Parts: sequence; structure tokens; C-alpha cells
Amino acid sequence: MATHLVWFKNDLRLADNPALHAACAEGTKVALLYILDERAGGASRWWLYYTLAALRRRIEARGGTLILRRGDPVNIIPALAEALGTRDVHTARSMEPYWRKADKALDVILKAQGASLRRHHSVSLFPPEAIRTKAGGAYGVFTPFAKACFEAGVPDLLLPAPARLQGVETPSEALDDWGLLPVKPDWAGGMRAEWTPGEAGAAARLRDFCANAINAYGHERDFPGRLGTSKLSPHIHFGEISPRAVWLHAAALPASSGVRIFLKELLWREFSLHLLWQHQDLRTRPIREEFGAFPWAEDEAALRAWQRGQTGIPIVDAGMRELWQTGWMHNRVRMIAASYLVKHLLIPWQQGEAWFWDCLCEADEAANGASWQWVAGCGADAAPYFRIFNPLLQGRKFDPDGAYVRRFVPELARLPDKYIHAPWEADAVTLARAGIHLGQTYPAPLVDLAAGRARALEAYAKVKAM
DNA sequence: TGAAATGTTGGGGCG
DNA sequence: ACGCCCCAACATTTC
Repeated sequence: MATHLVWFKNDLRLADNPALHAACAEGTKVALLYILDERAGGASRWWLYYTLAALRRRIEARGGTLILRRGDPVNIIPALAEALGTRDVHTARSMEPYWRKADKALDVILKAQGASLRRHHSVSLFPPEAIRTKAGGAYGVFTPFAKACFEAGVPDLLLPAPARLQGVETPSEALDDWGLLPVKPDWAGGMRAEWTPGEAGAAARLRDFCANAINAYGHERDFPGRLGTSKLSPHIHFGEISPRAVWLHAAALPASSGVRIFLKELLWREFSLHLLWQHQDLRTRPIREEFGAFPWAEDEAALRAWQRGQTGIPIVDAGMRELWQTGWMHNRVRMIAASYLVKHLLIPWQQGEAWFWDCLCEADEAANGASWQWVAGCGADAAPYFRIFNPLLQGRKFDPDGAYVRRFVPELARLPDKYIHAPWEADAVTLARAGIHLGQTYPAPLVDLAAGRARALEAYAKVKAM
């Protein structure tokens, strides 16, 4: 009568879950444990509540139970294993340093009590050591990394969800006691309208995307006012669907440029994990060390205006408000808004990263850290310092009819298309007709775009010279 | 997964 | 008919 313990991390699913699969294959009983990840930001906590509730329902439907605990895994797991008489603790192998450290400590402690921590590969497409250069090193540039991944090939293997779970009687904390949901104010309305956390929601999103949008993905994904992206990121982050399942699903479709580009986007996530494995302080420390001396500006007021979507640049403000309201932001707009913060405002990328961490449902150490470094120009394979997005041109190019801006910045909605991305260019009559009073109903630009660009080039030239 | 400045070309208006 | 200029369109380079 062996009981196996499964410790869920960001692999909150029953299907294609190697840790769970191994436990069910070898044990007669399985204890299923989730320990609250206290690092989660506000939006992630909201998501976590619903994905845990969904996971628990699926587990209970199969006769099992989900044990919820708070505290340090290094204390909780050995104690629980001992209480249950468990010798096998299964978990996902994570690239995040927080869990790597916990795993390392647990390995020692569990061994000492005659048990073992068995880590299963499941959060990325490839194990962290699998993709190497010919010289045996890690990749620092995306394109050859992606090429190596395509050549390695994703194994055509999906593990079924266990049909039946024989649980154990163990006390669990109550999910509702964790305070994961906002109460006053309840800011989650826009999120409830947009998302269905959990395995079923993830599968539906993937099905829908593959059926309707993936072939046109190559170009449609750039237009934030259209439904051109998969919106799978939070589902993938929490492991409600395995990256392998997403890959195999897409790769099995008739070949098209859209499919190929979507697979490459999955590899950007993979590349971020690859970077996190090499650079454990990816979220805070620039990979390119000369950026430690970058002349950033300290500007609380500008940071706050950016966070609230009050910079006076419509496409930036629309993106920041989409983030605030829905816990997600379209990728094209992420690049624009992030570039604006780091280059036009010269605010440290870490401050943008921290805001995204709190606001994104999918806040992911690897993807968020790597992407902010990419924008700031201090990361691996980063955007060169002179690549400064002009948010006005970007807005006009990728939101030509202003649909996106009008949705998230309603006070500009009545402006004609010509001015929707540049209200400061509109004459007084046009503004009055649209019900806009610049500086009152909508802010004037925080910084002049040309001046901000010039200032950024000057600042970046200092780093370049080092 | 840029933008702006600068350079080049070629069509058409015009004397 | 021809050269000249203008400038849009495209290409290259610079930031």
C-alpha cells in the first residue's frame, strides 16, 4: 500500500503531467499537494484562486482530494511525507530559482528520512540542459536557439490524465481563507469577463485558436484591436496545459506560415526559460553588466502616470489600461509600452517589470524578466539601443482605425481616426467636438516624443561607449 | 519584433 | 524635343 506524494507547482493539470502520471502508475494512493506561492502578484493570485478551484473539482471528480498548505515547502513536504509514510515525492522540475533552491534542500532532507524527491521534466519543451551549442554552452541568441529546438524535435508523447485517483485523508487549508480574491475594491470584473482559468478553459482556448486564428497568426497577431493571438499565456504559465500539448497540437495542423510563427513564439518562452536557467537573477540584474551604470531617471510621477495609463500617448495608455483591467496586454502593445517607459521616460526596466509582475495574470519570472531585458537592451539577443519605438507611428500602423484605443481609452473615442493616436495634434474645434479638454479629460503628452527619443539616444550612447 | 536621416531613382510638369 | 526641377517612392545608412 504505497502512498506517493505529488507536489504541484506551476503544472496545475491532470493531463500530460509526468509527476502525477508516475505517482499514479507506481502508487496505490496519491496525496496531491499544492503549497501557496507567496510570490504571486495581485492578478496572479486572482488566477490562482480559480485554477486551484478548477483543479480541485477535477481531482474530486476522480475520487481524490487536493491538499492546500501555506508555508515553506522545505518544512511542509518532509513532515507530510513522514505523516503519510510516503517514500516517493514527485514534482515538476522548475527553472525558477525559488523552486530550484527548495528542490535542492528537499532532496537532502528527504534522503535523510529514507525518501526521495523525484523531479519530472514538464514545464518546458526541453529539459534545461538539452539545447546546447556545438561547443556545449548555452545559447545567447534566439535564432540559433530556435533552430536547435526545431532540429531536436518535440517528442510526440502526451500522458493521459489518470482516470481515478485514490486519495488520502489529510487536513487541508481552505482556499477561501487564502485571501486570493480582491474584495474592496473588487477590481477583477474585467478579468472575470475575459478568462476561464483551469484545464478546460485552456483546452478551449487552444481549440478555438487552432480552428480560427492560427493560419492568419503571422500578421493578425500584430493588431491589438483584433483577435489574432492565442491568449494562452496565463494557461501555459500555470501549467493548465503542457507546452508540449500546445506544440503538438499546432504542429499537427496543416503546415502554414501562421503555424510556424506560432511555434516560434512558443520557443521565445522556451528561450526565456533557457536564460533563467543560466541567469537566476534575471528579473533584477541586467545580463549585460555595463547596464549597471546606466543613467536611469528616478521619476515617481511619470512611473505612476505610466502605470495608470495617463501618459498622454493613446496607444501606451490603452495598453496599460488593458493590463489593469484584464490582467493581460497584447504583445505588440507590451513592446510599445515597455519601450516608452524605458526609453522615452528613462525609468529603470525593473520598475516596469515589477508592475507587470503585479498586474499580469500570467506573471512569469522567465518571460517577464527576459522580455523586459530585451526591451531595455541589456538582455540576451536584446533590441539594440537605437531601436526606439515611436508610439505614434506604431499606433497608426497597428491600430489604424483606433479600435483598440477607443475600447480602452473611451474618453478619446469620439476623435476622428486622423487624431485618435495624436490628440495633441488636433485643433481646438475637433477636440471640443470630441468632448476632449487636453490636460483635463485626457493628459497632454508626458514628454515630447522627439525630445524623449533624443534624450534616450544620448543616455544609451553613454553605455555603448563603455 | 524601428525610426529618422540621407541617398537614389524615375516619372511628369514645365519652360 | 529636351533639360531641368520637383518630389514621391524606394533604398541605404545612421542613430
